[in-house]
Amino acid sequence: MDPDAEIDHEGPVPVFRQLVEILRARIDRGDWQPNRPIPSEAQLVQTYGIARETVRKAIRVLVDDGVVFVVHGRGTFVSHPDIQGEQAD
Amino acid sequence: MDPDAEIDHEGPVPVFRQLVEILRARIDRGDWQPNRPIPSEAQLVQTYGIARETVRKAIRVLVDDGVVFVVHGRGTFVSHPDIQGEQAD
DNA sequence: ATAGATTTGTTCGTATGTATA
DNA sequence: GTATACATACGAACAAATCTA
Repeated sequence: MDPDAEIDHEGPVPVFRQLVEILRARIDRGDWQPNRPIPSEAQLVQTYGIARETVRKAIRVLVDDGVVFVVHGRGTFVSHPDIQGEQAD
Repeated sequence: MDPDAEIDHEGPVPVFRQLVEILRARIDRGDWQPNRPIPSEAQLVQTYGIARETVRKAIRVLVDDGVVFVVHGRGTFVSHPDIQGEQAD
């Protein structure tokens, strides 16, 4: 997925799925380093012109995949690479 | 109605009607006291494995019947017993 | 220690599209 | 055509945790 892709509100792919792939691609590209925060929910809302609920839905997927972790009141951070893809069975 | 009944997706009774009766039974049984919140819409969605719209439809019926009242951003609360069954004609 | 701003967490409000009976 | 049900999406209000000044 192109990390610089824009959200397509018309197509069949849900907006939150698109955001998941965009953020994943940006993390892969190194936009944000491990243990560093990605943009806040409010910033992602602005950047991509989508609703907060949709941003949070995408982040929930990335958390489940171990790509990022969230800290209440602080932000959402890129996980350590050595931990990714090791959970679940 | 059995307050511990489960939703039947096959039968002829609409899901939201079933939920109305289940919640009514649970309130009658005292699962939640007057002025105390019942589970959130999201929790009811999870507990009963149904869609949010369906939960809201059921709650709307209970509100119309004066069994519960809703506060935006806070939750849905059990009405005072002394008020129930007094409205409408 | 207080106050305010930032950020995530939780909750209800509304609307649209799709599918099914 | 109508009613039911689900998924998605955007809005709005309030709460809790964190940080800064």
